[in-house]
Amino acid sequence: VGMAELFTVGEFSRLTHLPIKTLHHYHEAGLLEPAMVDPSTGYRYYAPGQLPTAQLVRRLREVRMPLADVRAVLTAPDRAARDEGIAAHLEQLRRELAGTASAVASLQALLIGDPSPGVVDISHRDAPAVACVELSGTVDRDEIGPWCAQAYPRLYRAVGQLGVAPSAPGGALYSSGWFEEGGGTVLAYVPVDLPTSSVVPVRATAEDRVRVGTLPAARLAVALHTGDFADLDMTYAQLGRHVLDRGIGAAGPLREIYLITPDDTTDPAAMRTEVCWPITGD
Amino acid sequence: VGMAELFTVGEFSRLTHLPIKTLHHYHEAGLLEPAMVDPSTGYRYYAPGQLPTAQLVRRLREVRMPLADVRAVLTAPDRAARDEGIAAHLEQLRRELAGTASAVASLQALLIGDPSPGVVDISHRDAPAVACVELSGTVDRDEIGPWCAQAYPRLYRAVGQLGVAPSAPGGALYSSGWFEEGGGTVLAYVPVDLPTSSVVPVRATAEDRVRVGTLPAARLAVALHTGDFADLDMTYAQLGRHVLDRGIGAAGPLREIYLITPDDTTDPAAMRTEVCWPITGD
DNA sequence: TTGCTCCTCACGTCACGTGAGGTGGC
DNA sequence: TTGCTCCTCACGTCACGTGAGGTGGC
Repeated sequence: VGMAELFTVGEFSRLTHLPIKTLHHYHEAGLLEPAMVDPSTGYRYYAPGQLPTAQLVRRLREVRMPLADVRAVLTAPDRAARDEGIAAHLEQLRRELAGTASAVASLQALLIGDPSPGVVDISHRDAPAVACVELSGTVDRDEIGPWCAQAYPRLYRAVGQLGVAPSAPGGALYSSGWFEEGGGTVLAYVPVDLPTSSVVPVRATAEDRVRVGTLPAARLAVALHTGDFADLDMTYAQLGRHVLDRGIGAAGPLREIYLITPDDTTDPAAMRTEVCWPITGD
Repeated sequence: VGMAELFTVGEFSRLTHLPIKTLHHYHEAGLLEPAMVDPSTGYRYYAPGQLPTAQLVRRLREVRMPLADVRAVLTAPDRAARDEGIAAHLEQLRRELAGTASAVASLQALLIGDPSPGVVDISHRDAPAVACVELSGTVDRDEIGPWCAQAYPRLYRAVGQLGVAPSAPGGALYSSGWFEEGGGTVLAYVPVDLPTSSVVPVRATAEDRVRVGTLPAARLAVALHTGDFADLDMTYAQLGRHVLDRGIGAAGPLREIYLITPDDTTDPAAMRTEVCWPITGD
């Protein structure tokens, strides 16, 4: 079992195109441990059989998979589990790239100066309490897209199972503090036509379970946002200024109502979202 | 000048969708400083006029522009300079996404198990010293693509100006240590037909200047790589094993020769690169 | 002896995020 | 007085990168 069978870090680095410092890091992180470490010198030696693993790690890192996930892939019990972990990450990457694409579009619109950045009409209205199916979760800012993508299908399926029809477009409540802290609790809901008497009592704050509940009444300042979600901040800025200038802001969650979503159209410009800011009772 | 004109961090956060902690960070980094800071409480207050700036910053960060570059955009002397900074970043982003796309393809090929990962033919040959135009630089691993993209056009232009023709395909020398340290000095070259006597003496190691020089002779083990650059490590692994197994490795830079490049074909599978490992004189 | 490759620490970087402990106005 | 929003500091995170100081075999 001569040294000819093993590679030094420098050799392994040239063979895999992974920098030595990165190999050190992967060793320390338990991701890619040398086949042998000389106990007296501390020299790392890698086996030829580790080359495919190193190549896989390099490719997974190139698509920005976190080290913890890479480790999970490497220690997957079987090939199916491994491929599933990779597929899940590629799906997330796909969404990330879609997000980048719309951010680029948004940036270019901001620069080219979308003729007039569109002054938004703002109206006030009283939203009554309404029965709904709802789903709440603790969600980070950058995971809100995927979270909604799984939440609304579940909600609409639940509506179907209740044997009723949605009574209005779906929406979501963003806990006050959601934007300030870059995430927090979100409540996605779909209003349904149920007499209030038949409403099942709200089961505490069970996360990740669809439940029947009552959307609280609120007085709201409402702006209609036209276009991609990436530009929602433009509408929030106008709506928020309107409310703050008049000193009519009230406590409570911000609310969005999804009138025309990516499920309804492939053209971002056709999307419509109502943005609602809680205000005092006038 | 009442408070009605200014926003607290919390308000500004909701208006811009930038988390408070991020606003703190941008303040500290001098990127987006509050219009006013209450000297007694330390409270930050933002002016309505800062909303467009904040929106721009948010969009630039969404496309992963480094904070230093964002700062440069914000302090650009005029609109042209600003737009140029943004355009440069978008171009870099485009290349990054292209890289990700080819990394995904490479990963999938690795998994689906590209029937046989192609055993590569390896030959030995003596490469004689040859006159060339050359350009050296200190380049990081992840900047090698863009660096080459500007290097070779300059080299071929220089060849034209010398009134000669390239005598062989262009290539590059990667200083020993380049892969081990994740970057270092690279020398891109294009061989030319000049009698050795007419060769202008090499002007030291002037970086970033095209110069006439002599490519050193070397004995090389050579493997022909077929396909995308993203898969070069597969060929390096086979070539390196061949050399290390036989104990014939010699000191000196690794060499790549670009036979068919993205400039010659749009099909990655048609690309051809010779990978050369220095070996002893047999 | 000189170079070369390897080693270990400790600290730096980038862009924030977390959390403790405390203040100030309604 | 209770909540709420705001503050500062110090430290954590992620995936390495930098650099000092030192070892070991040809």
